[in-house]
Amino acid sequence: MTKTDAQTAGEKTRQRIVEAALETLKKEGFAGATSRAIAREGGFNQALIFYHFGSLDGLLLAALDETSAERLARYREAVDSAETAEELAQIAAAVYAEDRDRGHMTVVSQMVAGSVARPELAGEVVARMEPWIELCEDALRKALAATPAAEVVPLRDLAYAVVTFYLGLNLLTHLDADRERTEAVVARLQGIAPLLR
Amino acid sequence: MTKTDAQTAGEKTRQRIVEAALETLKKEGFAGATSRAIAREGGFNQALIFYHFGSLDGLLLAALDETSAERLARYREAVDSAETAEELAQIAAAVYAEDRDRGHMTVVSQMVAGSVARPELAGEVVARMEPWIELCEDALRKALAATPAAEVVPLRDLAYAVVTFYLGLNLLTHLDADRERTEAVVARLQGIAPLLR
Amino acid sequence: MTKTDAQTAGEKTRQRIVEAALETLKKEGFAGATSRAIAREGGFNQALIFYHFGSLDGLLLAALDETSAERLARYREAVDSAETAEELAQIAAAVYAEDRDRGHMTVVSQMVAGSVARPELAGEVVARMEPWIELCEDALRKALAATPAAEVVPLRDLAYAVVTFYLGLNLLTHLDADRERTEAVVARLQGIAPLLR
Amino acid sequence: MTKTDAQTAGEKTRQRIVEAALETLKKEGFAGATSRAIAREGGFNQALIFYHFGSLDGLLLAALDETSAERLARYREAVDSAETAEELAQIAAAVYAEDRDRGHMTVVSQMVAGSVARPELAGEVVARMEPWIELCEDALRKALAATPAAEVVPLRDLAYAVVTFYLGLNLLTHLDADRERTEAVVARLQGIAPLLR
DNA sequence: TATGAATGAGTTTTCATTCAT
DNA sequence: GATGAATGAAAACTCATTCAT
Repeated sequence: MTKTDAQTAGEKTRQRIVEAALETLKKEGFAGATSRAIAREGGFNQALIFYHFGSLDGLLLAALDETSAERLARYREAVDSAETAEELAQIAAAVYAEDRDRGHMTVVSQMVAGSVARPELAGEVVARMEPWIELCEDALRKALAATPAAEVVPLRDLAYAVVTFYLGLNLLTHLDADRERTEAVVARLQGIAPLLR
Repeated sequence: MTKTDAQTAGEKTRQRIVEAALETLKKEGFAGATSRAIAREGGFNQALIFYHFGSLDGLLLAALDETSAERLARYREAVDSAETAEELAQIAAAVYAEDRDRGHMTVVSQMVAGSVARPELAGEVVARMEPWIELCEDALRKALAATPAAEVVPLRDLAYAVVTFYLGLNLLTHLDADRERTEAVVARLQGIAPLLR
Repeated sequence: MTKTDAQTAGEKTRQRIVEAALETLKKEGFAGATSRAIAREGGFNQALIFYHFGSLDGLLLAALDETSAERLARYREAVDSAETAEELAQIAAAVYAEDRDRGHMTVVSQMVAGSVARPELAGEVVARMEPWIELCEDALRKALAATPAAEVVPLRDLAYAVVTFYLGLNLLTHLDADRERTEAVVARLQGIAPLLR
Repeated sequence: MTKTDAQTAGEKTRQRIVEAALETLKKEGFAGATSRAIAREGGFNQALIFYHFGSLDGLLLAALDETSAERLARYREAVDSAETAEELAQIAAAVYAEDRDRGHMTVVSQMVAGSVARPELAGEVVARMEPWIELCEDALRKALAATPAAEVVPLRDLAYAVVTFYLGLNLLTHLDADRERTEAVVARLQGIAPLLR
C-alpha cells in the first residue's frame, strides 16, 4: 500500500465518521450524539472516533465545519447571484426549505444548544458562526442597498440579529411538531421584503 | 407552627428543590442539571427530588412553571402600564436586562434547547411557551396600534417571531462570552421603536 | 373512643394492610411486593406497614399466615367430608381450581420462591408449610387406606412429595402462559385415583 | 497466541462472567444476583456485564443456557446408557445428588422462581425447559416400557409432572436447611421403581 | 489503521426504613 | 394510630475514553 493510498484510506474513514456524526446529530440531537450512537450509525468501531479526532468534541466540531463549509458555499452562491431584495428573500426561503428538509441547520442549532453548558465547546462553536454572520451581512447590504434602513441599524448588528433569529427558529421547528407556525413565520418574513422599497 | 403563618414543611422543601433546580439550570445548563448536581446545589438528598416531583423531568418542568409564572406577571404588568411604543421598547429593554442578569430567561432557553432531543419533554415545554407568545402579541398590538405594520404581518405570527428571536438571543448570550454583540442587537432594536410612527 | 373500639380500628387497619399485601403478591409477585406497591394497592401510607408489622417481611409473613389459615380450614373440611379416594381426588381438583383462580396458592409459591435467597424469611416460610404437609398426610391416609401403597412409601414422605409437586406446579402455572400443560397434568393425576384400588 | 490454542480474550471474559453469574445465583439466589454482586463475585467491572451480554437478563439467560447444555449432556448420556427402570432410578438419584451438591439445578429453579414476576424473562426461561421435558419423556418411555402405566398417563404429561416436581424439590431443598426431608423423598421415589414391573 | 475489550465515574430511579409531628 | 417527609444504599445501565494487539 503506497503512502498516497493510505492517506486516502484514512481520509475516507474520517469522512465516513463525520457523516455518521452529522446523521446522528440530525436524528438524535446533541444529547443523543454519543460516541456509541455515532459508531452504530456509521457501522464502525467507537475507538475510531478517538483515533481520528482525539475526542468526541473534536469529531462534533469537525462535523460542524464540514456542514458549514458545504452550506456556506451554497448560500454564498445564492446571495451573489441575487440582485434585488425580493430575489434574495425568495432565494433565502428556498435555501431555508432545503436546509430544513435535509437537516443541515439542525446540526448547527444542535451544536449551539449543546454547547451552552460546555465552555470548552462554546468558544469553538461561536467562532464557527462568524462566516455565517458575514454572509448574512453581505446579503443584507444588497437587500437594503436602496433603502434608508441601513442608516438606522448597522448591518453587522442586523446580520447578527438575523442569525440569532434563525437559530431560535431551528430550535422551535424541532419542538413544534406540526411546523405550522415556524412555516407561517418564514412565509410572513418573505412578505416583508417588498416593503423595503 | 400554624398552617397560616408558614408553608407546610413539604411546601418549603419543594420550594428549596425548585430553587436548586433553577440555580443549577442557570449555572450548568440543561445537560448539567442532573439529579445529583441539583441535590448538591441545594444540599439535600437526591431521592427527595423523586419523592416530591416523581422524576427529574417533573422537577425541571415545575421549575420552568415557577419561573414563568413569576416573570410573566412581571412582564404583563410592564406591558399593561405602557402607553406608547417607545415606552414599551424601554420597558422591554429594562426587563430584558433584569432577566439576563438574574438568569430567568436562561432557564427557558435551556429547557427549550434541552427538550429538542426529548419528545416527552418537548410537548410540555412548548405548551409552556404559549402564554409568552400571547403576552408578546398584546404588547405588539399596543406598539403597532397606530401603524400600518399590523396590516402586513399578523400579530400572532409576529409575536411568534419575536419569541423565536428571544430564544436565539438567549442561547447566543451564553455562548458569546463578552455579551457585546447581543447587547448591541438589543440596543438597536430599541432604536427601531420610534420609527414605527 | 373506648379501648375496644380502638383495638377494633387497629385490627381493621391490619386487615386492610394484609389484604393489600396478598393482592400485591398475587398481582406483582414477591419481587413486586414492595412496601410502596402494597401501600398503593391498599390506598394507605407506607409507614403504616412498619408501624403495624415492624418490617415488610413481617407483613408478608402475616399475610401468608392469614391465607394459610383460611385455605387450610377450607381444605381440612373438604378432606374430612370425603370418604373414598375418588371423592378426595375430585375435591382436590375442585379446590385446586378455586385456589388457582383466586390466587391463594400463588401467594404461597411466591413466598417460597422469594424466600430462597432470604435466610431470615426461609425459616419462617418453611415452618408455615408444616400444617399443609400434615393435612396432605391425612388426606393420603384416607385415600390409600385400602391399598398396599401405604406400605411402600411412608405417608409422611409422600405428603411432602405432594406438597413439593404442588409448589412446582404453581410456579410453572405462572410461567406457562396458556396453562394448557399444568391443567393437563392435574387432569391426569385425577385419573390415577381409581387405579389405587 | 494463536486462535486455536486459546479462546479469544473476549471468550475467556464471557466465560468468567457466566461463571460468576452462576456462582452468585447459587449463593445468593435470583434476587441476589444483581450486576454488582456478580461483578464482585467475579472480581471484574460491572460494566463488563453490559458490554458482553447487553443486560443483566441477557447474562442470566446465557448462564442458564450454559448450565443447561452441560447438564443435559450429562443426563442424556446417563439415560441412554441405562437399560432397566431400576438402573434409571439409580442413575437419576446419582445425578440428582451431583446436581444438588454442585448447585446446577439451583440455578434452574432460581431462574424459574425469579421469572414468575418478570414476563420478559418468563418466556425465555420456559423455552429453555423444553429439552428437559423431552429428556424426561425419553427416560420415562424406557422405564415404563413393559408396564401398563404408559396407557394410563401419557408420557408427555408425566414428564411435565416430573419436571414440575423436580422444580418444587429444588426450591424446598434450599428452604429445608437440613435437607433431611428432600433426601427422604428422593430415596422413596427410588423405591418405587421396582414396583413398576 | 483499526478493533475488541476494558474501565471508573456517571446517569435516573427505587428500595426498606425511620422520624417528627 | 396515622402520616408526610426524609434518607442512605442500592438498582440497572451508559458515558467518554484508553489500551493492547
